[in-house]
Amino acid sequence: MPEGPSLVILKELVQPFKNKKVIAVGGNTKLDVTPFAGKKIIDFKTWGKHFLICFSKGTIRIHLMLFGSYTINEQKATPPRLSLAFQNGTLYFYTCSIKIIDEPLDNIYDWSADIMSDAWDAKAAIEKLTQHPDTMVCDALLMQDIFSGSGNIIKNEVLFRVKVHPESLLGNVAKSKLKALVTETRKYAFDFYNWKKAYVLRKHWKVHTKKICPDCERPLTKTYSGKFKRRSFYCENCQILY
DNA sequence: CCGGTTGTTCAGCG
DNA sequence: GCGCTGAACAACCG
Repeated sequence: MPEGPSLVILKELVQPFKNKKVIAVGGNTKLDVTPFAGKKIIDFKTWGKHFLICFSKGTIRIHLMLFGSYTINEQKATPPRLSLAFQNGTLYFYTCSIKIIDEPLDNIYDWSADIMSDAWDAKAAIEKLTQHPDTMVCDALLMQDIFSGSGNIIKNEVLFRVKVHPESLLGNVAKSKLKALVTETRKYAFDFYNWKKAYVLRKHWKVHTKKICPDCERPLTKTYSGKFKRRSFYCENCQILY
């Protein structure tokens, strides 16, 4: 489930519960979520991969990590980590990380770093990139303070789109190319969102989990690159190492 | 059917 | 205190 665009889809799906009172909370979370029973949800927000259930006093933060999932109105076989029951339905979260946030969200979240947000600030992202000259682009695309919501799929697909080798150092990449990287990340995130909604996301992968370059038809390289050692799929021929 | 993974945090170490 | 490594989490797909 987890990259940013998937969370925006989740936010849309739970709109029937906005401004609704939670009649019961459940689940096997160790956190004490009982104070939220009887309280009204005033908003659902997302920041990258964070799903935020906002009450007038406090917020429940859900992070689906790698294996997390959710259902609406129907339970899975496995016990939910958290469930929120409403008069008009129930929301279930499985195998996720949950935190309670007491501070105002604006104190913790830089909304302009969220690749799906209306507040997204491309200029600020470019500025942040120039501050990490020794970082590889493959790592940069996973840094949530720069590209909140970007994950490994977005990383691989964007690098192929802009024809940049994942192990290029930011300091070596021309400013115009950094701009293209930032623009394309935002653009791909929305393509991801639309394809995911239409259940055709996988079909549109050009390099992620693929074996052959769609452009030159040579074999793709698969390595665990950068500080984060996440899978990179790329074409040595088409993607330039800066 | 087993291996790998759309992610993050934390403990332990040098 | 820092950076690095590996573990933990625990579900689904191919």
